[in-house]
Amino acid sequence: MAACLAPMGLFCKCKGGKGRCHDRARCLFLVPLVMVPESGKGMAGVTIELDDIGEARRISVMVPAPLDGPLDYLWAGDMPAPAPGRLVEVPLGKRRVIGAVWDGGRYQGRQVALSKLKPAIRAVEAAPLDAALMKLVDWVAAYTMSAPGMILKMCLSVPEALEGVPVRKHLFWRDGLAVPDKLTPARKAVLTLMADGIARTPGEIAELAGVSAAVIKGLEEQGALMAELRPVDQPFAVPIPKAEGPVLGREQQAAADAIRAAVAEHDFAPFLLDGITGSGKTEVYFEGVVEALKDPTAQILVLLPEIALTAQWFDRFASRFGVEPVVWHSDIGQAGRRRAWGEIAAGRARVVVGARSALFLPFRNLRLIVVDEEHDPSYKQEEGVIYHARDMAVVRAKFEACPLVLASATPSMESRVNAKAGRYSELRLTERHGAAELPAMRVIDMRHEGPASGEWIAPALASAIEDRLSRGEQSMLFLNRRGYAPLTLCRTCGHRIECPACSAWLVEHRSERRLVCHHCGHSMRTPDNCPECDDTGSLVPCGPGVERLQEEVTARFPTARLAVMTSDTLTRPGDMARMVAMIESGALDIVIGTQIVTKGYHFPNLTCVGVIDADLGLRGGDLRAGERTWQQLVQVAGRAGRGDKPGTVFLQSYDPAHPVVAAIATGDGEAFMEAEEAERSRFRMPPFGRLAALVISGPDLAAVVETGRRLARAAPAGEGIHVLGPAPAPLARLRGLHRHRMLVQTGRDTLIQDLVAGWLGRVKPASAVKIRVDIDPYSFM
DNA sequence: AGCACGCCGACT
DNA sequence: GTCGGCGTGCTC
Repeated sequence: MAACLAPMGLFCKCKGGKGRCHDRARCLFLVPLVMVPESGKGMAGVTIELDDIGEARRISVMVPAPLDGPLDYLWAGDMPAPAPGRLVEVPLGKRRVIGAVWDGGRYQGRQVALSKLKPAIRAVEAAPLDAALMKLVDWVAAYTMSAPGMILKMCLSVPEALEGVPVRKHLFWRDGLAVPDKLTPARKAVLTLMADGIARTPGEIAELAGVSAAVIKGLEEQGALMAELRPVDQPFAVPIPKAEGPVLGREQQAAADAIRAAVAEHDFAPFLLDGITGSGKTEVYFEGVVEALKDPTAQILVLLPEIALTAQWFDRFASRFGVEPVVWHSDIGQAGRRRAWGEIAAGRARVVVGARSALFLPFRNLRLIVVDEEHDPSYKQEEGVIYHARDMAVVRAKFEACPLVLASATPSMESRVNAKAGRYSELRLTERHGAAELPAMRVIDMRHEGPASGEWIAPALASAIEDRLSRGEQSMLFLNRRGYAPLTLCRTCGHRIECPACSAWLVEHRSERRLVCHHCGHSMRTPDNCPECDDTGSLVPCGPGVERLQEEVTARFPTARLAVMTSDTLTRPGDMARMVAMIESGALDIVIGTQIVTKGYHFPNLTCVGVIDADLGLRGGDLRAGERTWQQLVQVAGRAGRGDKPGTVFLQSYDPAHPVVAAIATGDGEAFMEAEEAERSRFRMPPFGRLAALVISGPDLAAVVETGRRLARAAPAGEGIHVLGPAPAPLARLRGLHRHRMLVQTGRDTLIQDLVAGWLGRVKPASAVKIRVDIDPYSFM
């Protein structure tokens, strides 16, 4: 890499080399010198000092709390002071926490006198964090303007894993052990069972032999069974690539070769794997995994959006590598987390596939990172620490000196611009796999060929579904709206039923007879009378949700076998897999789904896709609305015609001339993104400029507005700096908090973090008002 | 983030 | 008179 690198495609102009980069906060070229903007708290400094007061030594410890930097503790006694990265337990206020020994840095600038330090409690057995991960923590904290302790917390998300290796007593029998003096029937049953020599826990023995715990205890005490402590967590099976990989097409082979070569190089090398849906991107990056696995200690991380972590993906992995990958996501359970974390930290877990939080796992020897569906907006974490996992993955790959593959059928603008500028190597796949052809596109102009009022399926789409039913093929209807109707309106007084805590309509969920807020979860029984005017029978549902669509499909096609797939209908683990299996086996004719169905599935007999409201994502002022809608529509369209039968995609639109809809219809995504890029460039929007949002929130509207005024008065000014707002956020009230937003836009060469830090330093928020910073925000006002 | 302290309303 | 609400401040 000859240029310096920053996330979001924001590269500074320095070429690295001997010159000092002016963009110290982001320039990864100066890796060892990564500095926190402004005050220079960073990696410099000495961690452990021998002091003249006895044997006590000072150590800096980063604790999982929102503090600016590490705190100092005493390390007393004979044990050598723990090295940076080592996990230690320390007192923090009234509690005890586990933190990591850190390199230097002073919390709030000054050093606390040695005599005032509290002693650390102990070193924790678990594997230490390595230098690359510590650098990542500092870097992400500086970039996102959040406390490094909170980033560290994401790395240490498994308290159970930090308490050393959990063990459990196992008992076994072998030749030569004592024979019990009284061979009762119960004892005989146990010894018969245990004659195979397999070690079992006392509980298992009791269960299998049908005896009580007392019998087993007795045998152990007599020396008839041997006890042994075994780790609770067993290592994961090692993936072994099949000798014969899949047959790759010419383009696939070239892409795979490039990735393999980079993996063998052991250096940072970012790739954009840009392949149309069905072109076999997964097989291509699997070849990179195969290459990396040649090193018996190498680890590989594959990031997927949460909803793309599917049985279908695991099956593909298993058929290439013989075993399931190690999985990491929000609900793998406590035991699963402990086992995965421990095995990853020990360097034994080889291939890990996970959602965005997997980025902060303590790998020992990371040799390849893949970010699949890199355009997916769910990589942006919007709560707590606000970060974009794709961008931070680029940073981690740089620190780990390993290749990175960003894969997508619809690359994000950031990655596209980076590839164009040569900062990423672009690998393109333009051919669909096997016999599959791209589906035909048909736009239905809802203004002229729409359905009757109260219906949502246009005649042209309805007859296409009818046709598929008669041919025994499948149809899918896509509507990204859960529930029955997004709005309930009183015909008498015009009242719209809103959430009491958010500025949002309550969505009717008819099957539950409730109105639900999709933002905070508030719900109420669907009232019979209008809550405002108390008129009876005057409430009417407005607009469609998937439940209402289901009603219409049932009425039109009463014999069709129908299923609705949303996060409401697929709640238990395995529900999704069962549903996918039903579609694959042909047990369903029509599937209605939200975005949950758009990810990566492959249904050969699905030949008709209907997008009920193609313009849905375009409403509301969002910088990336066009790009995102385009991506989503391409993904949905990609579900059709993946077998040898051609598919057709119907787009119902009220605005067929809209560039997004037109781009999908003509298949000219390139022209659309080109126009979008020109637009962003013209207005200096990311990735051609930098953007930060301030979210001002509090329970009292007047205090929020007042804080906004203060911010506006103290706003930074200068060449190329634009400040917008304050203005009510898109959801002006959320969970009872009023929210206003401000936006700063700067050129690419401005240190926007420093600018914002200085700005916040000049403003004191009103009582109970919080100001949160969102660097690289997704929603535009 | 937790956790305690502190200052104003309704209770055994 | 206390119990307890959550606003504010601190953590080596």
